[in-house]
Amino acid sequence: MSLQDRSRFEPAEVEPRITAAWLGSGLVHPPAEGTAAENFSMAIPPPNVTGALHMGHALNGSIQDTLARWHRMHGRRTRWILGTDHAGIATQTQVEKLLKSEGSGREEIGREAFTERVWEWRAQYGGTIVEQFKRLGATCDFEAERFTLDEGYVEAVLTVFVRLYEKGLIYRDNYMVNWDPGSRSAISDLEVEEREVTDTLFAIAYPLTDGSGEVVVATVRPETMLADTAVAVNPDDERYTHLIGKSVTLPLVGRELPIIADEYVKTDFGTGCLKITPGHDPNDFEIGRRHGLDELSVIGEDGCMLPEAGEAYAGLSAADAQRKVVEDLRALGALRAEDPYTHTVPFSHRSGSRIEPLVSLQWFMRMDELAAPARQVVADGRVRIHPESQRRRYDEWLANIRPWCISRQLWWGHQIPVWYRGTPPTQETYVGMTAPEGDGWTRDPDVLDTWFSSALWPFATLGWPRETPELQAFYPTDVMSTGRDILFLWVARMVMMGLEFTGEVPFTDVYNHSVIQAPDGRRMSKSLGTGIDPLALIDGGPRPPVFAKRPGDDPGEFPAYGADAVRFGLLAMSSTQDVRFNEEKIAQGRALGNKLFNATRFALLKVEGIDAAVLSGGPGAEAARAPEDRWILSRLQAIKAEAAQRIGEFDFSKLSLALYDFVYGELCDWYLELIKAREVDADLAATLLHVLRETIALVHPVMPFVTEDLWAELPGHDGGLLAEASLPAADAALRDDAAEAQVSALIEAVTTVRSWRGDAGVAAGAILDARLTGDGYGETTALLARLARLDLDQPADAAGAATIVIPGGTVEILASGAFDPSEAAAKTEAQIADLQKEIARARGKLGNDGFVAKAPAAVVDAERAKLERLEAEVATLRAQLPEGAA
RNA sequence: GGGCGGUUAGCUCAGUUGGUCAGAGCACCUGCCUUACAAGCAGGGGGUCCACGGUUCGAGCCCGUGACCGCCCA
Repeated sequence: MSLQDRSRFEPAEVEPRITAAWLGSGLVHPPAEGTAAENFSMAIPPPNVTGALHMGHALNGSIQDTLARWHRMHGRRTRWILGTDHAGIATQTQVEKLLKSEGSGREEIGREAFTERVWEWRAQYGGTIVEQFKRLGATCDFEAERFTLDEGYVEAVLTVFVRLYEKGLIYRDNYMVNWDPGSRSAISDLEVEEREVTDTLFAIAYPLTDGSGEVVVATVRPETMLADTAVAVNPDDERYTHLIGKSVTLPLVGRELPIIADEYVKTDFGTGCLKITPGHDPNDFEIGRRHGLDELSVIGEDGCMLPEAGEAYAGLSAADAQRKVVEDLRALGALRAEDPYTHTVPFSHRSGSRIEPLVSLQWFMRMDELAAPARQVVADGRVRIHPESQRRRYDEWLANIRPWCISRQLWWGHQIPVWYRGTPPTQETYVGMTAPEGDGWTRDPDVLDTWFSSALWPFATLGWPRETPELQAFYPTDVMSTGRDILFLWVARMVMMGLEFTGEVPFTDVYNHSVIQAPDGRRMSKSLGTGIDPLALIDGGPRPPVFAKRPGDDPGEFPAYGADAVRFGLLAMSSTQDVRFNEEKIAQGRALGNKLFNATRFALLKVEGIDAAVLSGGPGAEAARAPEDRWILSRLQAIKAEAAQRIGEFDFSKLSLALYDFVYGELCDWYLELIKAREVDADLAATLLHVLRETIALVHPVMPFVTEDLWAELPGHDGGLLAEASLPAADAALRDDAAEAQVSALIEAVTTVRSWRGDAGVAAGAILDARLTGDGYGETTALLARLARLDLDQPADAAGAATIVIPGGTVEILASGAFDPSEAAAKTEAQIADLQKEIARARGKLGNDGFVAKAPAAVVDAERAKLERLEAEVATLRAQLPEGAA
């Protein structure tokens, strides 16, 4: 349909066609040529293969695509590396659920069949999010999608494991891990969520072995006492110093426990005596290692008590064991108090189960050696973190880094490349890329933490460890854009691995984008009902309940805003680290798209009949430019420069709002209105089309669909895609301060007269007889007359009835029935009152000796000039009022 | 407990190095189908810039203390 047959931009009609054009053009998959320094590349934080597009993806996708398109349009070969993450636990959980619904389970079908099923599941559902990115207009490299378990990637992961093992950084050890009884696996610290829980704090008396008394310890987990191996007090706690080195007898068990001193113990918590259970508490574990204590285990991986807990408790769940221990202690008379106690407790982010800290045999990776260079590259600026305030978080995390437990008791993932033969005392271990020769070898059943493989993302996706052309052309990448929550989880580990294995930083800029909260300020989450589906914004759909004005009200439906509007809105919203979702910003984006659409319609109507070659040859001849032409060309350079600056600063909010302000506040509200009555010659037409073309190109990275659609309608269009076009940088030669001043004054004059008309009761369409006095309006008088609806062609001696002060002069309105003199006088009086206030303020300042003496001379002079101007203005306004007024 | 961000108009947010910075969008009121756009145009009302104290000739902005909201870490 032709542009002129439509009066609004309809995204749903246009988006599929344009998406197909982009993806069919090959622009997302540039050849692997040139150097990484010349090219622009960026790896997507690989979305979870089980995932669906949420607000965070939509925002980050908008950011990355804006960057990709911007750099592509500025002549850089641009590759936005796409792929998904195999997401060990999340995916395995999905498939286990599926099996359960079929009355089966992973144990029943065995590892091989299970893995098979996960691959099938992935083939069926794993592409969802990638397809959804297309809806956003994202120009990721859909032609070279990667997966963290595909063949080349496995090679990279195994290579890294083997090399780190050989270097001694990867080792196997008994260590305290976050055991998730729900998924029956160790999970990382970062997959643990702290929740506030009210438990009971039990006070238990432990008698001193020598019979000289007792100590009372406080605990929320009395059942773990069965694994106690010490009691600790603070060395500075005078109440207990005399006990250090003595021992207590553990009730119910009878074991003798030493009383030790450790700084960790807080003197003001509970009784100041702490029972130490190295096998079941992470802090106690650390204390235990410091003091060489035994690490006893009484709770197993299934969350039930082990035989080591004693006959009375073995086999009970931890909760049942707790009840029985408390009962038995009470019977013994050892229970001194039970009080409700609210504290934070770790839960698995994966399964929701309460974490059971356990000591278990796991694979670990020593991080301190890798952390030091990763800190260094940020410290010396080789990797820049935006906003800079996040640098400290990064550094502190790395400074306090601890060994990373990299093994997971799962079936879905990179199986650890370690084989064993024989039994422990004489067990042989083989570590290598492939199974060892000989019989009797068994492979370690565990898989690697998913983040182990994701940490290699920026280079493993480009073919590492092979020296591929892709690696040559696109590594190191330029930008990593992520949410703050994975600055450690991911970004820091990528930096470490990148430096270790490629010798280079994996990217030069890390951008931490905003977190968009629900409209009520809570976190956006599916389970809270506060999540917003980006596709519901694009296509229209029910609003989540959180949008209801009052609970229970019908929140209605989102209109189909289209992808451009969603992109614009999300970018515009994301100003600080946490922002509330703001539907108005999406609507603002839709309005902007529609505005551009109609501005283009208008421009094309104006230039009808002008030769296409003229219209695509840049602005009209300099000599033929009217002030408003020089003004808009100058303003266009300003917005181009600002956009480049904002991109460089990663300030996408200011970028998008600045584009809005230019299109609305300068191009459409003023330039198009200013030229409306002009006869269109070749020069004007060329200038108009030039400005329009560059504006469309400038907005393209943020709003690709509408701009691509309009681009194809511009005269002289050669059939090429805007996405592949180039946008020249701002041209300083087109900046024109004089024209800017001239047109600013005109705009202010028009606005002032319009405001006066409103207050003086002038009918909207009425043309007022008026006389213009003032400097600088020579070329713009006719424009002022037209836009302010004045007839300025009046005899010089006609009597003025009202005076409007405009920059550099006045507009005198002649007497007529078109305005109400009393309303006009009231307006004038109100103006005078306002001016008097400002005059008083200026006089106050200038009357202050301190100000005159200490403020810079320029500021004082400006204040004097302002005062003079205000006084002159008041005098002018007063002159028109009846005697005695104001 | 530590770190970070926030508190400015009814709502969501801008306000660079302290001096025409009190702004925008939406909402609201008034008037307009003015030869692109009613998802539009023109105009208008509306704010003790969280509180207190300090620095300064001058503070929304700098410093201190406190309150509240959110996120992260322990």
